[in-house]
Amino acid sequence: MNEIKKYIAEELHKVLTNKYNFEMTVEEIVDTLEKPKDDSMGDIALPCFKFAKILKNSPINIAKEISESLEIDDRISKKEVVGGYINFYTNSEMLCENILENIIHKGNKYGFVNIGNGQNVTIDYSSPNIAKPFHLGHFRTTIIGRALYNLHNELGYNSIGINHLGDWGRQFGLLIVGYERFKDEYDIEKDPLHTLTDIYVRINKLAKEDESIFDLARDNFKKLEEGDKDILALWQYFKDVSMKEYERIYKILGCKFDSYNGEAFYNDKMEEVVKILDEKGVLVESEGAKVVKLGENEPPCIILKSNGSTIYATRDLAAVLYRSRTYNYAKSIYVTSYEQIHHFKQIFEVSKYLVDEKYTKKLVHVPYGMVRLKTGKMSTREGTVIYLQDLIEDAITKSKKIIEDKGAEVDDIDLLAKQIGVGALVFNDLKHNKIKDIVFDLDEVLRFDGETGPYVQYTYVRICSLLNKSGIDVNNIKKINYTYNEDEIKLIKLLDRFESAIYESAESYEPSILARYIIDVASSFSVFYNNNSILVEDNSVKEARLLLVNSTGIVIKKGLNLLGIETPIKM
RNA sequence: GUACCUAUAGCUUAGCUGGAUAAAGCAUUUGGCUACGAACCAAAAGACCGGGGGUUCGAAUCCCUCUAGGUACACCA
Repeated sequence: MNEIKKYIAEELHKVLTNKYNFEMTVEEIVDTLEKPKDDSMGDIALPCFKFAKILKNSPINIAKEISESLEIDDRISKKEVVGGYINFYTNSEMLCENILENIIHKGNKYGFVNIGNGQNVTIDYSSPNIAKPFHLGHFRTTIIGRALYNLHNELGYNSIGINHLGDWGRQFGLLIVGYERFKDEYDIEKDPLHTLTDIYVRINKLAKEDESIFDLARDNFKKLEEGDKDILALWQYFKDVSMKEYERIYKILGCKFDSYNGEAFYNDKMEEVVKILDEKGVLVESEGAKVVKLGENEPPCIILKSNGSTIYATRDLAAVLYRSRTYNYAKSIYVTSYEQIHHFKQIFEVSKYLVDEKYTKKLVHVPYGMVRLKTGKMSTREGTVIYLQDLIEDAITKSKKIIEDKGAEVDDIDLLAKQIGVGALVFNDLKHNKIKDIVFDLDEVLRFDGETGPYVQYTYVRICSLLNKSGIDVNNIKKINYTYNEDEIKLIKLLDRFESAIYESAESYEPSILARYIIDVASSFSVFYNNNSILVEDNSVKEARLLLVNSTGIVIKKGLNLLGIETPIKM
């Protein structure tokens, strides 16, 4: 479609230049061309309103004049002036054939566009704080981050997933105090993360009454920083049991990371940051702390606290420095909730003193909305936190029940229940604009009808079933003469937009664009499927339609996989 | 107090680089399985696009302002 658009723009360019002496580049005309609201109004439209003022004529007359002077070949079957628009109807027979041939030819490579040339893109996502269980809040960064990871690979970049673990900070000092005091009262191995959280909450409460506990905690963290063997071993233990739990969840979700370098990793790399900032003369003292001043009325970015120790901003700056050197990134993406917008604004600002402009320009913060409950914010203290493992279990249980009710015959019902249940959760999260807050509603999340993950998976299953029952190897179908009908043309044109859906989704860091596109494809396929029989038709019709079915399958499978959703072939 | 984000049908949302009649899903009412999988499809009904100004031939979309909700703003991460 893009080629045709360009062709029309070129022809329009000739008319505009020769007839009106109107200065407008071909690219500008391409941008002006739009898609009509309704398919019945053609495929490409030129609104003529903006010419009206300059040419001192009515848009309708201009549209007529341009249209009459325009000479176009048989790639366009019809052109029509409606209101102030010229509507172009593409020769759908030619177009459809080209689109389907392209998809079948590329197979599961369809959708790949090499923009990145193998350059590295780092994506910092998930990044839980160890010794705490995964809850709903971590789900979004994990799912959005993973989608961006896949999308950038699809654009020819080399994605590097970084799990910037929250494995450092004075809370570990406090946790160690609690652990040593209470460990005998718990069976930690049974459920390490919840137990450690309990211990942490308990010691925290106690510390508020007894100042000396904070002193012990500070002491522990100091020892940790200095590499005290016993303390370090405890910290490592917390980290190990945490990682074991996280890996279990990541495995269910299908997430992988290329690096787990978290905050602790930067422990010995912050000195250099301080040194560079100091040498550049931007590190100044303020209220006892060492800070970098930003704007006039902006609060400064704290680099060293008044007691001389580092802070999370220091670690994030060390990470920018490290990543620019290690990965020479073309983009460096951070996926966190919008609570951290201000923080990253500061980090990006200060990093100008640390790394070359080509790196600071490519720092991207991707903020997303928060998950809240109907009753308000999640709170550990009030016991209103929803843990991811519970939610996943609910989703799997429910999908298993539905599978059983429907009497599906599948080999591994547990695997299928996982694919569908988790797919529903992930899709539900990704189909909305990421910036909006989500009010968590278990019934809504576990809905399987309408615009949901299971709906799209179900569409894919029907496609597989058709291809399977046809007994024809689709790859052996030769070119066929067939005139596609309305349902088919609509679907084919939609399939043609796959690459641009991927591109827009990645470039705007908005997986929902791809998610909504996949819904459109599935919905359009369902209409076609309901209105047209396939397997009982004569060979030529059957083969033509199977080509379309197969192409749709390629797009849906690839699309869902990019979002991190599995595609079962039976359900 | 300052800055940023959000507001579209009963509910959940899409559309936001301005363009033709504001588009879906859920819920409601109705129709379609002796056709390839009904987790589907079709139809009906449902919207002063938060309020008010402005810019424009044209505004859900851009600007101003007000309202409501959220978030952040110095040693937590």
